[in-house]
Amino acid sequence: MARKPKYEPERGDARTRLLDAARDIVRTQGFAATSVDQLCRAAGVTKGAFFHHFASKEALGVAAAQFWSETTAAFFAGAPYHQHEDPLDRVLGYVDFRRDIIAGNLEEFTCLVGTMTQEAYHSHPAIRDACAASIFDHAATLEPDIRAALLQYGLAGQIDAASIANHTQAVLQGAFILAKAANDPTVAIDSVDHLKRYLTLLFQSRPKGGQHDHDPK
Amino acid sequence: MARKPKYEPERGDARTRLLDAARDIVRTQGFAATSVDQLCRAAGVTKGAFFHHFASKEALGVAAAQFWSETTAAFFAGAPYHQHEDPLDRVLGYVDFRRDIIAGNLEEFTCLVGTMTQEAYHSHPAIRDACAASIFDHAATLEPDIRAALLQYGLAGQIDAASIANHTQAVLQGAFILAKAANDPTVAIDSVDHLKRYLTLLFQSRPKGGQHDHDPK
DNA sequence: TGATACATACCGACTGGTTGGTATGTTAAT
DNA sequence: ATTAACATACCAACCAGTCGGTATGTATCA
Repeated sequence: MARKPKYEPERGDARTRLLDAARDIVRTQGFAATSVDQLCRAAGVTKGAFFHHFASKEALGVAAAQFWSETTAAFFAGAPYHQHEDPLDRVLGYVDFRRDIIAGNLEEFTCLVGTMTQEAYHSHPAIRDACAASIFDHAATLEPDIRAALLQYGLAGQIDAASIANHTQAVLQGAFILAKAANDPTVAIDSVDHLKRYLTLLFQSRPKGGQHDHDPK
Repeated sequence: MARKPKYEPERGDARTRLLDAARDIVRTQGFAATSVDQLCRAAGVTKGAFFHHFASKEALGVAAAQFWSETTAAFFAGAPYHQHEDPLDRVLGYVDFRRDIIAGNLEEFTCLVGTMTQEAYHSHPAIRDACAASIFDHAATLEPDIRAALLQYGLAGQIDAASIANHTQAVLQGAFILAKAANDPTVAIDSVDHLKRYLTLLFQSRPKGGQHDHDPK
């Protein structure tokens, strides 16, 4: 006679379920407006489970930012823009990719850590730092391609690759804010278009194959 | 015999004091994390005064966004960049001006309505709309100069002035987020520099004095 | 093999404090 | 005398966090 297990959802996934719920709810309501009870309800677990996995609500915020870092890193690592041979094509391909995923509901394509940063930067330094790591580590993944393109176009001495990488994230974060304010993704797409035009103009302004140390073949 | 007045702060300014407090506190903590009691304490008034002037906390959020619109509109109206004769100089002067006021503490130069938008866009449509009006009305003040510059450089048919105006706001909002995450205004300044370079490149790409209908003199 | 010991995962009632909001009283200007 | 502009007292709902307890997995040793 088969014994019915008491825990319907597989035991051991309460933490992940809470982090999934946090991603969805915090993106629509914000961190402060999201209660622990609400997260537990959405995750189908109890408060006991919550505080078993997270020492405090703030600790969940930190974990949610780290969870976001991990999942988005995997998502972008598998994106197609890496396959271009030319570095500039990879950079522009990234911008195109970001443009293409701006679709559907606001809470589906906007950024969790961008939202949390605004609420936590002063009151919850631990969350802020986790959000900063998520943003700037992602920006850092763009740096090699940007640096290679700058070198190829003879701009390496004048423009900082890291600064451009950060700027792409600033444009995206700002685009999300405008989209939320207007309640319309279109304005965000427009800004990403401007970002692409900036990069295009920037690399157009110098002839291709400028001074570069490494000569291919 | 002089009677000591019971109301030390001049009677009649409780509303303004609450809006000042909201501007300062919401910018550092966010809207949801700011309680009515905290606002009353900071403003030196009681809850009775609060709910006399505002029907709800949400109503205060709307009023704070409108208050922000009014004060910033006056601030930018008096800024020096309007005095340039050339439209493009006025546009670039605006960007320089925005760059120059990024200094000091984060809560002093970042944007109230950008912060509130993220928290309110889904849960408080009234606040979201007030924030949207603040952002896009400010962007609209840049449109005439941008439009004139586009016309002067023969770009009027290809690029939308309103879209560029909105993009400047997106860059600024995103720059603020990065500055908060990094806890350092420098990254924001870097992004504004990229914005200026974008506009410079954009208007460099076409010869000055392109087709324009209105002939001076 | 199975009993003991312990760790991990989770439950749900409970608590002290805080929340937004209300009801009513008081002051002062018109 | 009326009304706007406050203050005071209060409330029900909700908040993050605690706690005693249960179910399940695992390591150890006889």
